[in-house]
Amino acid sequence: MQRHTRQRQAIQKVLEESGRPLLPGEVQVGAQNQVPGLGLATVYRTLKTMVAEGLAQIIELPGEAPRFEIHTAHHDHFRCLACGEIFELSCPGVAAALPAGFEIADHQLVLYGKCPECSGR
Amino acid sequence: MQRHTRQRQAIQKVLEESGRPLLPGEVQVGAQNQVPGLGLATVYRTLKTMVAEGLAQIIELPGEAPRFEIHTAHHDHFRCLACGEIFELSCPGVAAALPAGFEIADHQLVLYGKCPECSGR
DNA sequence: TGATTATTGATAACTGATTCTCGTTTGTCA
DNA sequence: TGACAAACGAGAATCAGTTATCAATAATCA
Repeated sequence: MQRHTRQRQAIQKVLEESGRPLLPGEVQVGAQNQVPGLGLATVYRTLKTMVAEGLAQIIELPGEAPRFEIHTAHHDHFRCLACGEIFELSCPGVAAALPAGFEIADHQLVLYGKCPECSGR
Repeated sequence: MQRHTRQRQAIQKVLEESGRPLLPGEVQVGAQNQVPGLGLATVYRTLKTMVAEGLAQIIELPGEAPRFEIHTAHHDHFRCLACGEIFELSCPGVAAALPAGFEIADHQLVLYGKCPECSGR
């Protein structure tokens, strides 16, 4: 059975309060405010469980390690080239919806689906 | 000085003829048609040199190892969820420009630039 | 052609991320 | 409270990708 531990609570809280996708190491640091000494293995274990439960989701940015965030509707991301921070963008009309002050220097769009050969059948 | 070797020629040719971003392992297999026994270290070394020279560029898709292709204008990518193949998309009006037969199931867009805090100064 | 030295191939080593192992701790339920 | 097993922490092990090492090869130039 599933147990209710301080560690899991702390990890979940960090994800909920950050509002952006976090690296496992960031989750660990954040959760250690509440549970000093919390181990990285526990972070990985808990994140994995949360993803399996549909509570969290994995966000993979090109060329970076996977990040984790609370599962929500699909949205895209903005990464600041200066400070490295990741921001969330609401999905439709991305560029138009970009809050004032953000400057776009580059983008990466990857579409996933089926190519003609694979969708044909 | 830079020397003109069969290995480098073969690697460059594979990239030029593939028309899509290749993994180092794929480059090796392709180039071995012309230079049997070509080593993976040579592939990495050569790719690195080509990127430094601006001849090639690195393409990173979320959650995957870096791929390499001949340096061209910016374009986006389409990855087939069935066969795993990566296709190139001309940049503007991506969805509209999507060739017939491609079915989009998901997408990932990452914008890069400066956040308000960093662009302000 | 011969000397020089960049380049190569094979493989060991490294790297960063992630998972496993195992002895210890601690929820949970009777 | 006490027994039991889930969860934990620390660190070793693993894994894929990449880089370093070094002796052998081969491109280049006198």
